[in-house]
Amino acid sequence: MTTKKDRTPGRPRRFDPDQAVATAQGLFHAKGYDSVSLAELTEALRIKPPSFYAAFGSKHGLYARVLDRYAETGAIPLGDILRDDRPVADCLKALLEDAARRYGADPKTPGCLVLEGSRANDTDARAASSAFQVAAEGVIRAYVAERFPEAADRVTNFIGTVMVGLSAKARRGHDVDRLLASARIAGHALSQELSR
Amino acid sequence: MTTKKDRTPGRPRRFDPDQAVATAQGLFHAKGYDSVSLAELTEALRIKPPSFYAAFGSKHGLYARVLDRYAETGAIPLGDILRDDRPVADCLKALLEDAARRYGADPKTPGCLVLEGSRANDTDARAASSAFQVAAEGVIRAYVAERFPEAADRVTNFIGTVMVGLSAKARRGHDVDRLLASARIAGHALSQELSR
DNA sequence: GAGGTTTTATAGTGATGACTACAAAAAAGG
DNA sequence: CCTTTTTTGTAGTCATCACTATAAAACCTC
Repeated sequence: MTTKKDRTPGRPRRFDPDQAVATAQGLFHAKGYDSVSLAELTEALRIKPPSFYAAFGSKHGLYARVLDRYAETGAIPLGDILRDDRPVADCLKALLEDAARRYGADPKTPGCLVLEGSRANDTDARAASSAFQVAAEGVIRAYVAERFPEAADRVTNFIGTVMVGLSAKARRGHDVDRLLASARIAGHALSQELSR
Repeated sequence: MTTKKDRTPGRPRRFDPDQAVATAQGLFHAKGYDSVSLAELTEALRIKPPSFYAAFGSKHGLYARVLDRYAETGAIPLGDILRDDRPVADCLKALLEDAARRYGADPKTPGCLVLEGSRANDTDARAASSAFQVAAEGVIRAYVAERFPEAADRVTNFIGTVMVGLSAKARRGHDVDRLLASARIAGHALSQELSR
């Protein structure tokens, strides 16, 4: 049903904006927001700057769409991992291990797009990425707080710290095995922290 | 003895290069290599670009001197912390806690200059910083390997992961208390990992 | 004070960053 | 066919980046 052949007046687009967002996601994930230039983007998308700006408004506009797409397709499915019918510590360990696997899965796009974007030099890109990061940490904190309200803050901070570290190490070329080993060691600490 | 009044021919310098390196260290640490422009540097140092290039050769040249200075004045004193007369796990915990305290000590210069520099967009700055990071991890690995050869690699990777995470969280504005809390949770995992 | 040496300030360089004015091209409706 | 609407490609804009050519200024030795 969602074919692009609607009956709209005007010259038709010669490219698919959704496909362009997917391509841009690969670039931003591989090189980071700052290191992807507009010239590089327009070349990869096979379009000229005016077409780019007509479709996305700005580099930030495209990045915002990339973040949305990442949240749907590439990010960690927190809702599936943080389960109410299993021990909290087990789920948090699963979270860290999922992160390790995801961050090291594709050497072309290592780490987490959101966490790395939160450290961009560009102020707007950093703010946009940080919003997703804050939201994710909020979900984790709420999940822990349900059964361990006293420990929720420090456990969430610890998880966030380890995940940022895993993403950074993935970017330095660490493979899944090494990331998983660190994730599991961190997991041991969680058992201890959440055992009354 | 090291006054700057040597009997050398030529017009005398109107600024102290060592003091300039110290000032630049503050700037690089506060904003990151990429975000400090030459215009900003020359303004902060109260010198013009030609004086800058005569003294340091390039922005990279100054950054190299800043890294050397940081290793001497601001970095974690690994030699003092990793002691042979105390349990390895205790010393590694002390290392993480020292990192937490250092990274959060001054809100103007949060995190670790070396670890953050290793994630710069500029290739040369990244390489120069990474050399220090690799060297530091080598010291840690050798220290652990002396008494726990089998665990040295994964423990060192874990420590490195947590330290990068602590530095990143410091940059996001986390205070010393929160950093210390995460460092201590990580420390629990180390006890477990190094208890035969 | 003349000649040699080094640092200084003025005023640039070329490359690259994100972004845009403009008019031709390609579709629809009348 | 003519008008309207939207996208396209050409060819720029201006700001900022790290860096530099040049010559005057400030010190030394002789």
